[in-house]
Amino acid sequence: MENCNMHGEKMSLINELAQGRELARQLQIHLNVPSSSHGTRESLVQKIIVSYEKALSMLNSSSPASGGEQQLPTGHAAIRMIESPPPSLNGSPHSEDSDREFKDQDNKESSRKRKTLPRWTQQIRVTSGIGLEGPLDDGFSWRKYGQKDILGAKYPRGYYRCTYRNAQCCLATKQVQRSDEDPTVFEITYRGRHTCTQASTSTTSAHPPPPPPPPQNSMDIVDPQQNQQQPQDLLLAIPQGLTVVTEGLDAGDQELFPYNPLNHNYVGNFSPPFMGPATSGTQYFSASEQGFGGGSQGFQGVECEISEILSSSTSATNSPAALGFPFGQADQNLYPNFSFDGPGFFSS
DNA sequence: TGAATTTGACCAAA
DNA sequence: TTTGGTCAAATTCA
Repeated sequence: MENCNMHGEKMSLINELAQGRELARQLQIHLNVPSSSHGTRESLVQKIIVSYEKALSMLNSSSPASGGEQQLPTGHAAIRMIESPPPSLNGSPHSEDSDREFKDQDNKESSRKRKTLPRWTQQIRVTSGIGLEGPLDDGFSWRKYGQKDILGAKYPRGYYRCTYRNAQCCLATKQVQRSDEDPTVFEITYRGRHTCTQASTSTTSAHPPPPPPPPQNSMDIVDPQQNQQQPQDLLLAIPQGLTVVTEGLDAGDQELFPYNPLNHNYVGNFSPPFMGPATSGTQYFSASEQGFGGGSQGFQGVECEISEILSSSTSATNSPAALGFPFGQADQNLYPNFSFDGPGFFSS
């Protein structure tokens, strides 16, 4: 857990700074777009300020004379995270998330706090009835820790976290919810990034640690083979030949971070959501087995190094594009979290 | 018998 | 006050 803590501090700070940079870039983009509203620009400026203030306060509180705890490395155990700024400040969800998360760890007692980690959502449509036998494996081991009825939703939402959460301090979690409108569509929201090694190793040597999937992309996996199966079954049966449709995700986030340069760096050609008009974004990727397995090593390497940062920083912003995910190229890594694991989710 | 899931309760955010 | 997210005891599964 120490790792987590130290990680947390560092990450928080990095996240804030990264976010600030990101916001500045966004602002830059907006400045070049005549159509961009004043309000939007102003909002960005505000966010930038808030972001930097947070970063500064982190530095002040952790590095000071106190001597010791550097927010950075090494660890010590729990250094208390700085309190997150008042929510009112708009804080970017994103940074708050990370902070919170780590804070939770520090004060484990407060683990029940609602987290808002970086997250990205994928919508998956399962139309086929493929092998029900095996749940689609995204390369990670997930453990269901809860299920809840969501207001306004017909179906309950399932909560999963990495099996290695404790063992490796992997904070990745995901939520799976079936669409009310279209039962064949499942919305999977991932949070945090996998930091565990076992997961990737165990499942597939080929699956490297996953970078957070492209945030804001929603995907539909459609099995060519049609099918009338029950959604639940479908879930379990997500096929190997998949067609993934990505669409813009969180509207809110998108607005703010329609485009995330960071991602670009890693993913060369993922098309950012903002490229298209609002709806534009739907993209179809072919995700066959191979697809997932592929591998962009280069990307992966980089990814590994920054993944953490990205996960938190981008996620918060959710700039999904960011990690772009090269689905097409198929990199499991890139798209690791793609699974429902689960028998548990709908089964009961 | 150990691991995973279920489910009601708790708690913090909104 | 409501709602979403997490915990943890009980239960089920392998």
